[in-house]
Amino acid sequence: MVDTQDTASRARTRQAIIDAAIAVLGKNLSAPLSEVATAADVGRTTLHRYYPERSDLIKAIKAESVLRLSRATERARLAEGTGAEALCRLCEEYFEVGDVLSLVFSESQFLSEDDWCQFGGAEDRFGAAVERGHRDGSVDPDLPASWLENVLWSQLYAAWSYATEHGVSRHHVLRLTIRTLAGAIAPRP
Amino acid sequence: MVDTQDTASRARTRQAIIDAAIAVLGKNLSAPLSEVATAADVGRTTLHRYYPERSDLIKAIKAESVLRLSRATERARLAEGTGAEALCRLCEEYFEVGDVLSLVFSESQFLSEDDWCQFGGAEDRFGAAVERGHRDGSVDPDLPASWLENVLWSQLYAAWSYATEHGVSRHHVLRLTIRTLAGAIAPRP
DNA sequence: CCAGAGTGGAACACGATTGTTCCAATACGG
DNA sequence: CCGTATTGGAACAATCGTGTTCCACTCTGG
Repeated sequence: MVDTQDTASRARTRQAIIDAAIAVLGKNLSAPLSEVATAADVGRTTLHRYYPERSDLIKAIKAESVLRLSRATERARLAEGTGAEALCRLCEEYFEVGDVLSLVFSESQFLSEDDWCQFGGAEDRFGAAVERGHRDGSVDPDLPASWLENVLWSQLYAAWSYATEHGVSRHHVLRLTIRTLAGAIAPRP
Repeated sequence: MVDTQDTASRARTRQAIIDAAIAVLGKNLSAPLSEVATAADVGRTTLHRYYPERSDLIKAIKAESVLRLSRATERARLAEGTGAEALCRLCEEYFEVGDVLSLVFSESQFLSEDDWCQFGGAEDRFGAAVERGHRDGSVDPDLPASWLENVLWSQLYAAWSYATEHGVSRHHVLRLTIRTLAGAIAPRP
């Protein structure tokens, strides 16, 4: 991207802004830019120097979010193992992207249809894993892929906020999440 | 409340404003008041006549939300049947409050700790139902009440947005939700 | 040491939202 | 039918977030 022309110093500042923006705007997408600047520990002037308009900043954190989610999807190796195992791995990996979860899930306005498509067929691979799960008996055939996608996201978001609000160990919360998800998708006995 | 002094006409207008506010602010808590007025089919002037400041309107929909949730909790009869049955009933009843779900869940700033407490021990009865479920074997003992509360809310919110966005029958979505929840809370085989 | 990169603060104009006032039009009850 | 209750619109000031400009300060590398 444009980062190519950034010196080391500018790259660090840019990253600090992006991280702060994901954290602050994840909690409230209409938070004033001054809050983002404060969180990033930079002046409002500097923020405007890197991202002239609010929409530029939004575009940037959108790109960053998609990037992190893509990498997480990659790491989950959705094509391996049973369908249920693949979904649990995906859950584990997505849990690691942290603040991005709030951004993508709670602000439903954030990622448009187009953004999701551009986020490169993760949806397809997800659907394929669910299909496989339906066939190999590890995923309840009554639950369609679109529903499970919904469940997974809400579960993740709930887990993340539970961890941050209750101040519980993330590792512990992740175990609870996997346990809950596994039970939710398993076929009826 | 103040409604005591309202004529029939004023009561109707007041209710229209509250309903519109829950719908509009549920999607975006920082939406301009003009949007609320439009949705309520009322002039902005009228809105200000009923609720002079934004904070007054917020307070009102907060009270209304707590009221609807309390009634729903009542209807769920948490003390009857197995723990799991009680939780599923609660899920069904909460699903009916609709737009309030977005308001309470997605805007985490909305209900403060104090508001929750004032919402009268629903938390306690919920905890009791979970406890009972742990003992009668209908709820996995590894899942604490606070976690299940989290799961229930996120599941409900996901279900509600799924229904409104995908344009699916609410009844169908509710069945999926109950099915998913039941699986999630059941003890491991 | 010095030039330039990088930064932060102050000040400004602009637009949007808020909250207020006043007045005319309409609906409703007695 | 008349008078009051209720409403909507227009116009206004005040506030807040945004985006811009300008200037002074602090680093850092040559």
